[in-house]
Amino acid sequence: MSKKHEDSEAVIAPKQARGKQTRERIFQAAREVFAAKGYDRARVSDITRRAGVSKQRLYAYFGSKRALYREVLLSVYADVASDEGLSGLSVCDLPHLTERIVEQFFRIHEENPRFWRLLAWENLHGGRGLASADWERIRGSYIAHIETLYHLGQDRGFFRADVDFTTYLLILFSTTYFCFSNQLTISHLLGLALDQATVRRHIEEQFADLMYRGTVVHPHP
Amino acid sequence: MSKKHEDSEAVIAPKQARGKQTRERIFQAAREVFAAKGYDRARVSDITRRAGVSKQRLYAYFGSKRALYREVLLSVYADVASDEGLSGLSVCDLPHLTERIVEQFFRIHEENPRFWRLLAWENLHGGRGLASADWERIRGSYIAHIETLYHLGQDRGFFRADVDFTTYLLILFSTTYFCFSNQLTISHLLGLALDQATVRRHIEEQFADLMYRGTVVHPHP
Amino acid sequence: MSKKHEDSEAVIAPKQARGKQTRERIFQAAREVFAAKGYDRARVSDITRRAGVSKQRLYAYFGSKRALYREVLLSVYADVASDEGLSGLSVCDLPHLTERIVEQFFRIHEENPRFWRLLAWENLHGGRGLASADWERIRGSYIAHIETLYHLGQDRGFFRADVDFTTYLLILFSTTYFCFSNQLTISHLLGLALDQATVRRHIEEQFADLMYRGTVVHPHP
Amino acid sequence: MSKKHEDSEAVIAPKQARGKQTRERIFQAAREVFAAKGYDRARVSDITRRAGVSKQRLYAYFGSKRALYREVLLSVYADVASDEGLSGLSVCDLPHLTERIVEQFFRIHEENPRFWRLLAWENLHGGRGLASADWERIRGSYIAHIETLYHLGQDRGFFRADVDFTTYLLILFSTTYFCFSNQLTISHLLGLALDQATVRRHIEEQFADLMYRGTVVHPHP
DNA sequence: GATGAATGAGAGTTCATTCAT
DNA sequence: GATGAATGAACTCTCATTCAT
Repeated sequence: MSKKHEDSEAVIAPKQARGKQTRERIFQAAREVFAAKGYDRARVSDITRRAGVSKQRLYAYFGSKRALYREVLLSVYADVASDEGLSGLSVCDLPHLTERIVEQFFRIHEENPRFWRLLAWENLHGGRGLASADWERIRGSYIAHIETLYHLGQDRGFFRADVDFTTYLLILFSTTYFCFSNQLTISHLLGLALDQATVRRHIEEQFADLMYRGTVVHPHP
Repeated sequence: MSKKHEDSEAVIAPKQARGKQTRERIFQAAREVFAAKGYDRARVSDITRRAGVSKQRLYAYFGSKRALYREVLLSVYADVASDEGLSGLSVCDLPHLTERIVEQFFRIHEENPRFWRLLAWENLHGGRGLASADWERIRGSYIAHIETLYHLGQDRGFFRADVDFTTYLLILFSTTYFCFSNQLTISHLLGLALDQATVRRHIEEQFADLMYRGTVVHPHP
Repeated sequence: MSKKHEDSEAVIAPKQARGKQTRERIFQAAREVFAAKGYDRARVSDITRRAGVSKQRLYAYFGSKRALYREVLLSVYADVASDEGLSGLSVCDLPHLTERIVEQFFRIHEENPRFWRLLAWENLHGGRGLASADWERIRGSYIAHIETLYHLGQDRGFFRADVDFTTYLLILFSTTYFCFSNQLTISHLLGLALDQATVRRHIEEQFADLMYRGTVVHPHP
Repeated sequence: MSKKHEDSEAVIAPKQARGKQTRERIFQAAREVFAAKGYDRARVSDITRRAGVSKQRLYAYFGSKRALYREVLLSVYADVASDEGLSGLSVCDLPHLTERIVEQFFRIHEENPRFWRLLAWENLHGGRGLASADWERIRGSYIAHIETLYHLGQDRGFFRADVDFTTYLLILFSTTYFCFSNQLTISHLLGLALDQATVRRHIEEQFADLMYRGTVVHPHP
């Protein structure tokens, strides 16, 4: 990383069980702390204290605060990207695809409460956390799968041909994300208690329906 | 953060013309710097250097970095809340209300590029930036106005009666917001260049249309 | 220096008398500490404590430990390079030039006890302290002057034509330098108390004489 | 430096063959690393990595970084002190003694490139590296031998009676030492590439000649 | 009203050294 | 005999903030 000392102590991988445990404890603590405070406000000592180890262990196993952050980001993204609920969708789901996806997205956010936070921090900071090679690894999996289904749906007349897949996905992404990321401001502005699951369920249903039928009263406009 | 002297030197308001100018210069610099870097990465010296004044002026007029940030937040919110494009919508717009609102939301984000950042920041920090009295002042104006229009629209058959206004607005909020707040991650994941206005125009049209008609091909409604 | 923060606080020059004094105090302290301990063992806090200021002042005025070291090096070299005893030598001194130079070199080392130490540290560390532009500025002055005299001396028959100036100067450099730089080891190996001025005076005379006439008993070899 | 447990675990000598090998590998690695980087920049982990052993072995066999350094120092000195080229000089060499010694000194420095570094380091640190008992062991051998030869040379008219042996030796020491110790600064100041053997050969010849005949043209001795 | 000078607390990081196996 | 795991103290450097003029 830095070239001050040509052969400074490199990042090492733990070889014994005890070391692996320690590394994992640091990693879990980092997930919590980074999600809670973001990169800048997270203190290395916050992480090590929570993990119950000395700072040096963090540096031995991860090299730097930044590198640790990168690893945390990758892992959280990977958790989401490898979600089986999404890759499990099939042709059978085509008639209710939107409903299913919204359902899964909501579930994913609920199960990974750190996800939106890390995304938000990353966007605020200009995305310096990941290299473009990292993005390659993350992207692929489920998005391509859904895209295939969507195009199939268009062919079979389930979806309008004039709506891009990216637009479609973008709406699903944004609405579900927003319900978590902007919970606070929304509760102030609209008085909507998005932190309660039942409220979210209601929204979820209306979302899917809106996406399906649109806002206008059919069929007479 | 540090509480050495709780109120050692109260914040003062400039009384002379020169002072008002200085205060304003600091304030404008702060808007730029906070929006560009976020609270944590913004340095007090970045702001004063950009404003061309000494740090002491900042502390004299605003008290602390945090307090200055709060003032910036309020002002950006106020700019948005008092936007005339939204409060200018009328009954005539009912047939294309969704289209108009999306249009205005996109414009507001484009004209206030700091807005989403400040919102994101606020949500990540649990909304400690503003007091609830501040929220009162912000909310009021345009939301109530749109709500009235929407209900009118429902009565007149322009909108479905079974879709809550909050859900409706939530979707419009989230999609437009997301296009800015998650530009970076989206460009990596979907390869969508949301930083270009023409791309956003395309999305905007499809959004409005989707909201209007829904995703499905309606052979028989 | 580092590009982490595009506009991090740059090195500033003190503008008021008080600031100039502080900068000077830090600088003098740095001369002492660097000479005594070398770059690596010198602690920034050693320097600031000795100067009676906070660390931040050092960074405000010099930017980094390394930059301060560089400035110290340059100043000590410059002190020596601008020595008037050497540049004051003239054609009149030609008959006893060697004697004069040795005399001046000894005096310079005595008056600048930090000189050899900094030279030694610098050589041990591979000379990373100065950029080649710095060396340009140091070299010029007195060496060129002596060289001119030497060549004049060769023309007029005071010096042998077959001895290079560089060799000549090298011997004068090395012998005088060594008496200071290796005082300690020499006192152990040869039992010579080179820390005493009278001992050095004796050596000095014999040096000049040796250089003048050589080691052999003339004229019969 | 740290004195937690004054002698918690005494230095041990390896008893098995494998242990001796390990100790030797550490020692050789230490010679390289200390010579290349100096005491301060040398990292214990540099040494153990190069030796291919764990740090604990180093501490078991040598006690501390400092103690290991001392042992390295002693060994390099011993190598030089026991040099056979010098103790092999005899009465036959008297007519060209200076030439021979200079030759040997240059060779010794070339064969022991760490020597000057260790000397320099020792002098800079006020000789805390070695105890006076250590010095006893080092000095003896070759210096006394050369001294005898020199005095014999004076008696037989090969050397001037008015030049002390210490002065004589000092010049030979210093010039040869300097060519290595100050290579870097000299190359910058005089543009002399002392790192090249051919350049050193040229200097060597002129040195010996200068010592022999002196600098002046002797029209009338 | 305005500035330059100054600082204390704390940031990330490194290193010689010891412990447990 | 040998290793990987672990640490505490110290390092260079930064930042929001206050003092003196």
